[in-house]
Amino acid sequence: MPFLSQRKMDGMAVIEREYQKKILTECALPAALSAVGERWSFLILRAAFNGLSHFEEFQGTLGIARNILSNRLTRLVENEILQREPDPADRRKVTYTLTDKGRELLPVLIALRQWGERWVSGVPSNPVLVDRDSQRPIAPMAVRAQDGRTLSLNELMWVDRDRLPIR
Amino acid sequence: MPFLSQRKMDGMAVIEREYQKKILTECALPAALSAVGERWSFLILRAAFNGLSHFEEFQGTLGIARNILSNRLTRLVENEILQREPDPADRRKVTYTLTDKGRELLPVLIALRQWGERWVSGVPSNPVLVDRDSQRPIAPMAVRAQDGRTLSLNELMWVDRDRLPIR
DNA sequence: GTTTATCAGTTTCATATCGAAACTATATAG
DNA sequence: CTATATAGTTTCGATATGAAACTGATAAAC
Repeated sequence: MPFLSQRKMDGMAVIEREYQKKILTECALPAALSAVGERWSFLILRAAFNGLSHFEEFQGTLGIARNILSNRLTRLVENEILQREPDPADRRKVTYTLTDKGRELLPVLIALRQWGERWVSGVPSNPVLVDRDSQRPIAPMAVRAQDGRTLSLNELMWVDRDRLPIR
Repeated sequence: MPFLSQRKMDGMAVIEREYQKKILTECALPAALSAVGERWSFLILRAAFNGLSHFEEFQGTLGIARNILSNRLTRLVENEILQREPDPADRRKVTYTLTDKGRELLPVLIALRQWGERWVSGVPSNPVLVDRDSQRPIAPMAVRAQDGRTLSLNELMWVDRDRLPIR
C-alpha cells in the first residue's frame, strides 16, 4: 500500500509521480479490503472476538439481515478468516470461530476502535481492554520503529526494497 | 468495541452474556465505520496519505466512478477526515488534504496493509515503509501494553472502567 | 476577445447489492 | 408424532453503484 502525504509534511521528501503510482498499485490494502472491507464484516469479526460463534447469536446481537449475515459468513469462511464447523453438542448448530488469519486482524480492529473513541464517539468506551498482567489499559496503537519508538508521519519514508540496508 | 474470544482462549476468563452485550454496544467501532467503513473511503485515504489531493488525481489513479468519488469526498469532508479548499494557484482546482483526524487513521491503514501483505497478497509490497532515522522497516503493528510489550489475545481482558487500578 | 482545454463536479439510467419478512430443511425436545 | 430451535434460502421493494454524457467555471492559447 501507500500512504504519507509527503507534499506538505515538513522534512518528508516529495515522491515522484512514477514512484507514487508504484506505491499505490503494489499495495496489499485493496487485497485486505476485498476480504474484510465491508461494514458488516468488521462488526461480525468484532462479535467473534468477543466469543460469539453461532448464526443466531450474530443475528440477534448485530441486528443484521439474515441473508446478509449468511452471505458475509460464507465470504469470511471462504477467505479463511472464520472457520465453520458443526457444533458437536447440538448438530443443528454451526460454530464460526476465528482462524489464525482472523485473529491477526485484532490490531486493525483495535486501531479502528481507538480512533473511533477518540475522534467520533468522543467517549472512552466502557469496558476497557487491559493488559492481564498489569491490569492497565493497553497502549494506543501506533506506527513504531523496530526498537519500539513511535513514529509520526514525517518520520516515515518509502524505500525501494533493493536499497534496504543489509540485515 | 469488543473483542476477545474468551471461550476457548486458554487462560482467558469467560465473559458473562450481559457484559458481552455491553462490550458490543458501547463500542466505538460502529462509529468509526460509519465514517470510513466503505471500501472506497480507505482507498481514497491511502491515496491522500501518498500526497494525492485533486479530484482528477483520485479519479485517474483509483479508477473510481466520478459520482461515487464525489460522494465519498463529500462524506469524508463532512466527517472532517479530509479538508476541502480551493487551490490558490489554480482556481479551477480544489484540494483535499488530510486533517489531524484523518492523519490519525494511519495506524489503521498500516495495520490493514500489513495484514493483507501477510495473509492475502502473500508478497511483501515493494516500496517499504521505513523509519527515517534507522532506514529499517517499521515494526509490525501489534497490540501493546503501556511498557511496550506486545500482547497476544490471551494476555488481554476487559475490565470495567470503575475497577481500573488508580493512576 | 474568442476559442479551446481543464477541472470538479452533476445527471441519467441500467445494474448490483441490501434489508425485511416469509419460507424451508434439518435436528432436537417432549 | 408434534412442536420448536437453528441455520439458512427466497422473494421483492428500496438503496447504492458505476459508466457515460453533460454542465459550469476557470485558465490557457491564439
